[in-house]
Amino acid sequence: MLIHHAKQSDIWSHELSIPVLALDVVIFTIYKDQLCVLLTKSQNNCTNWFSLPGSIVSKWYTLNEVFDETLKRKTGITGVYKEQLCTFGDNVARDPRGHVISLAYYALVKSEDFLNQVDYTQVDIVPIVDALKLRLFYEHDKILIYALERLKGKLGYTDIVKVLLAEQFRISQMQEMYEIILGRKLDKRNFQKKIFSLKIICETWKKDTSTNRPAKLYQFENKRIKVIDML
Amino acid sequence: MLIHHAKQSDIWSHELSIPVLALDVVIFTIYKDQLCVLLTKSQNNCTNWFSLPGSIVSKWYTLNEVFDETLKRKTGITGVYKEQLCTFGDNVARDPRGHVISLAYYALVKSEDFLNQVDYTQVDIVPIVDALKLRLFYEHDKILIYALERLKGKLGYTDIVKVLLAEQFRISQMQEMYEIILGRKLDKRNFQKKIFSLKIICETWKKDTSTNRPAKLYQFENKRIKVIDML
DNA sequence: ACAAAAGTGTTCCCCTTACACCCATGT
DNA sequence: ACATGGGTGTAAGGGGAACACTTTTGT
Repeated sequence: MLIHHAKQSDIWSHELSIPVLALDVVIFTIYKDQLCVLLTKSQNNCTNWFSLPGSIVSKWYTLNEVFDETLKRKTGITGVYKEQLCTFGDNVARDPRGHVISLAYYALVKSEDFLNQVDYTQVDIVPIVDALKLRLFYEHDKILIYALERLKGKLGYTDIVKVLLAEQFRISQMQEMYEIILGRKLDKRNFQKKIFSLKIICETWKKDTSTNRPAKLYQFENKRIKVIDML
Repeated sequence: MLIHHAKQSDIWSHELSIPVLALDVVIFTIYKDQLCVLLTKSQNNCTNWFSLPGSIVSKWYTLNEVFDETLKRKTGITGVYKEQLCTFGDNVARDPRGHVISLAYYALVKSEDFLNQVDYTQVDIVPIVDALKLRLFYEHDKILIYALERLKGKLGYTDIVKVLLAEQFRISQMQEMYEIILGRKLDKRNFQKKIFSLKIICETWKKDTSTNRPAKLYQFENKRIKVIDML
């Protein structure tokens, strides 16, 4: 854990006149056709309490490094799509150890990339609908709500959905991703018309024969995330 | 200055294992029909160098308190519209004194509320088009560009423009605010049609006789900032 | 009279939405 | 044969963009 780079004693020292900065991550993934988040479990007199994975930002580490380290520690992977959300610092007493300001990120990862590397004694994969009902440590409830809104918004004006799809995919799989994250059904014909008109995906001339009627496989024209009116 | 709440010696100490958090503010205002920002001047071997107004976040102060203090110090006013932008922390060496992470806000203020309270030896009011060409200290160039984009975006889906207008105003004054900030002309008829259809402003039945042909005066239905499709 | 800004409607186009049936394959 | 998901087109409505002339006042 990053916190070891710092001397614990001085981080929480009463002498120290500046607050500690923590970096907390909402790790989103699609698991069993549901939008889920990774939560850290803490045992607290026999009941589970949850919080978001996070690290203290130590001196001379960039935020990207701290993010990578946090994600790696919980999932074993790096190089995922991430976005900074915002900084929560108006509840100075939220952490009993001292004044902590929390910088929130979200990450978007494919569950198949990390599922077998997770230590399930430390981490739970929780459907977002359930996570939103939990009381989380610190102000992590707020962060979760905010992260979900941002993710939904981002789907509408960028092609980030590509980070959740395989290299090649059925158009219906792409639509499913939208439906799962947005939490509502979309019209099949209108969806296809829109996506094709954007010219962001192209046919591969291969077929996916895993369903009954074989389906065309598509791939994105390029890997870079584009800002573009999707919905 | 807030920095005095902290012991300078330990903030910049090499022993200290956490970075310092600074809060920097892009203070936007309309001045002489131009969108401007307030920049702090520093004398550096006979040439002016500029940076954004900012403060170190001291322990046990909320971000709101630090923001208020920073704004008050530069403009003498409080209680303005503000929005958090983002946190810059990937250039660990940007400040020669040590590792500083910068949390950026922007503020939107009426110039007539503070013009006579500014100490012009410390602060300049700079048109945004000029400010964008300046080389600012730290990563403040980036913050400026980002702040402007966010402000423009926000005009399109909220009624924040109300914080820049007088209690009562001509519809053309409202349009001018949009044109100044967006940096482009809008169609008069389409603008009015849109604004009236939103039912966010109402007639006051007063006239502004300061122009040639007297104009109707309007006011906003309420003071709360609304999320609403404006443009 | 002239200058300056206020006030006011219509048309066109595009994008969104709603909606239903046939097709290719596996079992 | 039947079940499953794939594939396809059209019509109606709403919102945005383009566009010019008359009115009211001050000078």
